[in-house]
Amino acid sequence: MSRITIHDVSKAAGVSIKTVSRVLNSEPNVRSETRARVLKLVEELNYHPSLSARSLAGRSSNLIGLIYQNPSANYVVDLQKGALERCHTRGYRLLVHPCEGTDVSSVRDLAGLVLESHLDGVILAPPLSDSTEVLAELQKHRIRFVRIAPTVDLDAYSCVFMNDVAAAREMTEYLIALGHERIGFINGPPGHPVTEQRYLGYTLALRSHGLDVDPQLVDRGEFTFDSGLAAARRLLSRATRPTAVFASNDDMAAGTIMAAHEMGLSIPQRLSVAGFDDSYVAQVIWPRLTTVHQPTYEMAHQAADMLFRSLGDEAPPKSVEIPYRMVCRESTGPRPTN
Amino acid sequence: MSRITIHDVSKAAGVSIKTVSRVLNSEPNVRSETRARVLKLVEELNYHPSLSARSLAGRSSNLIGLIYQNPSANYVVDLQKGALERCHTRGYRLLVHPCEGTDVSSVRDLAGLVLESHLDGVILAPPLSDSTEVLAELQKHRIRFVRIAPTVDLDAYSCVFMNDVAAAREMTEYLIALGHERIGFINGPPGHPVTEQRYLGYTLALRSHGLDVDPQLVDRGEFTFDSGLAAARRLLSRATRPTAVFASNDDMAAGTIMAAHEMGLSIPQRLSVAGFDDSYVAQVIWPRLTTVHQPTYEMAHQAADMLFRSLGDEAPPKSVEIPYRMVCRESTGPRPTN
DNA sequence: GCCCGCATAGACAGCGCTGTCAATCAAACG
DNA sequence: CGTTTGATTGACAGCGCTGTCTATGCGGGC
Repeated sequence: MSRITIHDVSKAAGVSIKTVSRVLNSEPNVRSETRARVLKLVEELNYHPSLSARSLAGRSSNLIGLIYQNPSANYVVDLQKGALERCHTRGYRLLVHPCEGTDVSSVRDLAGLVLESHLDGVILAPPLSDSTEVLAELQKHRIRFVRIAPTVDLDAYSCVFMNDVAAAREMTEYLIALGHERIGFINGPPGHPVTEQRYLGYTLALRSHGLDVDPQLVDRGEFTFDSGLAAARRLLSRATRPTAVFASNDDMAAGTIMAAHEMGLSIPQRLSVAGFDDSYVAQVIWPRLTTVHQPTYEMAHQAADMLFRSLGDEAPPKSVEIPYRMVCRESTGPRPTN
Repeated sequence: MSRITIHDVSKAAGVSIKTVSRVLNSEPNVRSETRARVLKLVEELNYHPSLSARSLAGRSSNLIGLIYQNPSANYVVDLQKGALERCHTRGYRLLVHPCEGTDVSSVRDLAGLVLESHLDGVILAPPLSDSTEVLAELQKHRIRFVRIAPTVDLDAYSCVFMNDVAAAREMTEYLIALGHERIGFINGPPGHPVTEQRYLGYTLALRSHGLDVDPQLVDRGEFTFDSGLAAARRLLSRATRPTAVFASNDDMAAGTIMAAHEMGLSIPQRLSVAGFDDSYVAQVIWPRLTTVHQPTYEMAHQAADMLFRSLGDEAPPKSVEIPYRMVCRESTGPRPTN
């Protein structure tokens, strides 16, 4: 059973291969009755055009890449789901490419992917969306891309983002409204796009409510559970222990909850904990985590959509903001009255 | 800056394109000095052969597919990591394909992928590795595949697996050794390959220690957190409440821990909980979960390896067993003495 | 009746490689 | 010295499509 090609379809339909090609690509100037006949044969013969041949002969490969460098499985999977869903409806395939970093060999790797696979475009997830090396490499090869949650050169290229500053601020204000005044913060790693933004939101909220930013209440992790656990242990052992901790992502918030359990601090009675992302872990730990829902799926979906639009003739909107959503669960409560 | 092709390299090296092709594909009969010259030019010109052209002209596309249908993000990511790592060293690209199910349209989708993309082979993750529809479709198109954790036709095709029965049995025996006699079990969905196996391990352990399998102590979920939570609520509300619950995956075990928290049952003092998989969630919930480490990464890695070997001339081993590992943490303890 | 314009369709080159087969050359053999 | 052999290399077709150019048919305006 050898492969069915466009020739088989054209012979069966009694037309030239070019006409079959026109039908497949929804090009104009085909009589509707011819079109119907071809489509019928395509169906009957179970014909699937070869992507290799298409990308070799034409301008498009119907392949896009999703480039990420992220330790959080749930984030990556949400990203993939969003992009895949959109790819599916548009007839594209998705090549996933976890990028080690922004060192020379990783960037070369990325270039290799782009060159070998004829990618039509790529979606860049943070923190790669801010990497000048990666951006330069993509531009060198004239590859279209859409960035997710970038923080630099916002206007230069298409991107999808959410307002991390406002979200972090709103969460902090929520904690303040609960009566908390000593609110700890676990920051992300320096250099990561969202790190500064979430911290900024935290400080803005404090200041606008007349509270000082106490360096003793701020620690730092790497957006991982273990680093959050370590940071929380330090934070909660300080003389002036916070009554609430806002961790700048859910994994670190989960670490904070673990630290509190270890120290016998009941949540939320003696310590409130808030996270950021609304990842899977937020819903399965006890108590369930108050957090900010980051619309990862929607962002990837939108990013893919913008990419496809820019691959067509439409000029896509330069940037799209996706709304976040506060999710209040049981890990936060009023300030303990001691 | 247009694309560098094999012609550019051949001109620069003063050889024919065929010789460049030979060098790139490590074919014999090229003088080592010619080979060196070509390789030097490839490097200098930053030449990357077009995968489309290769797959169109040759027998191989250097593309393999990873087909899964799994709700658990961590499982999927581990699978991808394992497969990607191996692909990388072998110069292959990975197309990920989440398959909705085994209905007609999903199978057509899969066939479309295979036909359009010229996949050299695919890796099938459970529960698809047991789907006769999927297997038939792949065979129809003569696609090589390696199955992960199949339970049927083990000898018919290459596969990678772990001993779920032994693992479930060992975990149950561990609970028995802790003194538990009323050990609840949360089963997976019927039809999923591992469901029967883990349940079998559970019953074997009970029987071999003179304990009855009490249907009142067995409930069922869908391998998701919510379904595990629901099952645990039912299980823990029964008149003869178990002193330990063995959930057949970690997500459902996390649900069980949540249910225990809801009911004020302290773990492991009044209830022991064990899971299966050692997924991310097992390490971040409180108390941390006693579970069986499923070597997902290694299985995917091995599966990719076997696939590549079977694409070459080597006859790969029919099936490979990867060892599991018990991971004892704080969610299990001695039977409460009441 | 003639020409133009548009809708429809086909012929054909060629995308960048690999597979096949033929050509060349040096060493080895009788 | 002619001939065979094996190593090395190249010429060329063709994989399955798309892009470009050309051909044909048909209706309308003069």
